[in-house]
Amino acid sequence: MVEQSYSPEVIREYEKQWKIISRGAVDILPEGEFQEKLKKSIAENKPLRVKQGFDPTSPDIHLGHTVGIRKLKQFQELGHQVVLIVGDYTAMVGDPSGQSSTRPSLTYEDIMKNAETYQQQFFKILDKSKTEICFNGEWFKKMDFTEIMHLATKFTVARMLERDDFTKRMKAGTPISIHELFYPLMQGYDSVAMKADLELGATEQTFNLLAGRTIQEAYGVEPQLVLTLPILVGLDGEKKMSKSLGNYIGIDEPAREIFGKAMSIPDDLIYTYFELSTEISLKKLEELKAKLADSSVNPMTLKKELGVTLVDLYHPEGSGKAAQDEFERVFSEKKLPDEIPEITAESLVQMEIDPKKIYLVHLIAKNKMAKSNSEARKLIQAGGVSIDNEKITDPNYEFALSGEIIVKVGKRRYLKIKEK
RNA sequence: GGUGGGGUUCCCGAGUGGUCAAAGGGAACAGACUGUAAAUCUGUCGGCGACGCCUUCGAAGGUUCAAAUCCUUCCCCCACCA
Repeated sequence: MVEQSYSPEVIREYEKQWKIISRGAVDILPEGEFQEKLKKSIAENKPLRVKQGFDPTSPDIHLGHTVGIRKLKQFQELGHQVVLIVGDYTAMVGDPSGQSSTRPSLTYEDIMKNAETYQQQFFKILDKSKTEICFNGEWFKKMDFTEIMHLATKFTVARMLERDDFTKRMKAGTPISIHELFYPLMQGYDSVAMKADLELGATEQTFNLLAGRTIQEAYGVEPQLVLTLPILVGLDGEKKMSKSLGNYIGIDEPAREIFGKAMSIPDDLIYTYFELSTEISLKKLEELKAKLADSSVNPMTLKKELGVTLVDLYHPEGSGKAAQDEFERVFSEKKLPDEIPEITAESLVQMEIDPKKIYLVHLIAKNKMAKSNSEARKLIQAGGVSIDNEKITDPNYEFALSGEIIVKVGKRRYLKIKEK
């Protein structure tokens, strides 16, 4: 590639953009090409088309997804064109990336339902008016078999099997379905259809992203650049954040959930979460790093800051502080939360519970504070249940309702019962 | 297509006629400790108003007083060979 010379303004703007774009990025491939393209885009005032695809395989967007979405937002703020692909068709195939077994397939109906909520949630972060969004079913729906076979000629089995996840699965003897081999081809074809200049993805996506380049070239389109981002580790501090593992923070969750979950992460994730899932400045990140390193500040304090920051990103101003207050009241001071689900004697009757003779096991199970009567019984025996702060350990406990009582199950399930 | 090995409770994985609701580990949940962190220790971990009863070991049948374990058929997976 011929190095062009650019005006100082362009160079300055480029440097500014580069700093923002490369924050948190793992790889930018090929780097030289990227820098050149970015400069050119600035000089010619032609925004880059930045693409990322999301398969609506679960109903919620969580912090893990936001790592990419935030990066997209940065591009958007720098004036580039963000292109979102909702992978309705790719979702049916199931991305084999990072998988140790074939994903269960979802019905198209489920997928579309998820896609709906995805779209809403995307725009909690991105500017809708500046975002191009499309479903890849738009083009895949129309493909006939010859076209699909034609697409399949563009890639070899050997290259496909090079990838780590497949190699591992081959070795482990877990099955790989033919359709899974199509996933990278489909994702690559999305890039052809969208004429993407750049595609974002998590590091586990590297293969798919690079496959996109191959496919684009095969279709006579200029190959895209690739920017990879770290995989966000989940609340357990070990596995990647995912809905199915239950170690996630959903961006649609109530403030107190977001805050509480943030508080439950292991300490060494604090920095990562700030870096990848918030908007705090690079300078603040540096300060944070220093504080964590010299242990001058209790990590708990920083974690609370994280909680507040996260809540404020997805809820109205001030919600973060409120969530923190609530948290401190309930957990640090062991007082009652300010919102407790409430039922009355009347609703007890509807549940077929006699208010004059409440069988605690039923009360707990019927109010979904435990999965079954057995579980309720076990919780009681384990000392996890209290009424008005008094621990109840008799699994056959019965009582008559008088006035107002508060039942607590485990650490965080509360129920208030009133006579009327 | 042939041969051999498998499918066990959320996951991994023991169990080859009764002592099996099924070892062990992991996950999860609860308790203690704490910062709802980590680590650790303890308990629970199919359902049921419950020292008993009911349902579960790929599916359906069968043998037996008794089956996760034996037989038959079917479904699925893996390895090697072709």
